[in-house]
Amino acid sequence: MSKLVIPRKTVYRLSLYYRALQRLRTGKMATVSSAALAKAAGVKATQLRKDLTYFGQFGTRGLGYSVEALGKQLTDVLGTTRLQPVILVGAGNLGAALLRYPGFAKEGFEVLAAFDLKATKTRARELGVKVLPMTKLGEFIGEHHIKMAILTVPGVVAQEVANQLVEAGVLAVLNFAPIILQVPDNVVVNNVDLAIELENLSYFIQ
Amino acid sequence: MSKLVIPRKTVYRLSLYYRALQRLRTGKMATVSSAALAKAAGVKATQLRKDLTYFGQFGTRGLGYSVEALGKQLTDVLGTTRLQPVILVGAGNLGAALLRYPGFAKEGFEVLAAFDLKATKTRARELGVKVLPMTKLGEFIGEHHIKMAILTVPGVVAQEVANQLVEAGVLAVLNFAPIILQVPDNVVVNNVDLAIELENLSYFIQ
DNA sequence: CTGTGTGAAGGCTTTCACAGCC
DNA sequence: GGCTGTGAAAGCCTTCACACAG
Repeated sequence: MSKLVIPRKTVYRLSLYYRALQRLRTGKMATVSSAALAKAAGVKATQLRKDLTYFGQFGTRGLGYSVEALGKQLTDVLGTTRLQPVILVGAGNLGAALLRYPGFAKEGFEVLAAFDLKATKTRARELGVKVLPMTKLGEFIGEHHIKMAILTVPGVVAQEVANQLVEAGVLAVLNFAPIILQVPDNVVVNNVDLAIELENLSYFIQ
Repeated sequence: MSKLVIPRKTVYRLSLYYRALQRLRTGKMATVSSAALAKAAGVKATQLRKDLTYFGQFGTRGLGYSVEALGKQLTDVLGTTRLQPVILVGAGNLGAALLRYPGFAKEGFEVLAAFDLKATKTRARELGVKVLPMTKLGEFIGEHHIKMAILTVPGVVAQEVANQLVEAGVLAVLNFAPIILQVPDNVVVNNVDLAIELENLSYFIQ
């Protein structure tokens, strides 16, 4: 039962499976084979089956998995982790875009507020979310028990802002700044570096 | 010499090292130890040293690496892969933001044009880049020998657009749509799924 | 004594092969 | 016959331990 034994990469793929399943659900299919679901999720069938056995067995041999039941199992494992309130720090180009990006809300994350040096009402109206000055950061995190933050500030101030976030109680950071944040062990950071993704891609086309 | 033997993950980290080095270069340091550079890049020192030995040995025992020389080596390996022309398809919220994002240009990628169903001159002026209708996609790719594309269209049309890209000759796609693209073996896809990154983060804070 | 280079060991994931069930 | 569940094998990376150079 303990989540702790589920490998990191497996957890990541569980999200992929859940997504793929949702698409199938709208397609009215009652059942999926590991082969079909695996293809939709971009992995090998055996990998999917092994991943699922980390937390039980709910397939029917000869038939596949019940879309309904598997979906429920996945929400049980990932489910409690969704619907988290999140804040965004740094409402520049990228930050502003992410605020307008429907993908977060669609997957159950609500961005409660954005923080920026320039916090004006006009900006708030533009972005459709509360925009507060950086001075209110700690207070807001404490009051709303925020655990997750999206960090879209320039690289040069990222570490400093991260320190503030951690001090205020944030435990997870989705970091878009192109630097490695130094944080305590109990804080998790996922880095998204778009330039590096492009660079990496280009390497593999010779 | 052959790039082919450099592991995927190593290539990815080379970009991290290069970034970290650039920061040190502005700091006027002439030399770095593997320990210092590794910390800046968020990896273990032994890992960095092993990564570097895949394409030579240019450290000085007892001293460290020459910032200058190592930087040059890294550009030699990654360098030819930079300065690639790129197009962006889907100038919605996320796409528009990426066009304004200075990170790509800073790392040597020029976005030559954006493609969207709604291609107006006003839009082009707003975004600071040529915006063309989807009907011109294939032609443009062919004429400009484009090999890389950033895909920021809605999930439901992503596969269809990807097919067009591949057919026109694109070999690498940075995909932001939350689906797994089915492409031929000679085409590389890197997926960036922001909602999954958040979901994954939240799992690890219990 | 500091810090690199590297074979060997270790650990983690993925894949295989096939037994078992519908 | 079709498809899942899973121990065993293989593969891939990371880390260790230490020889070696400045």
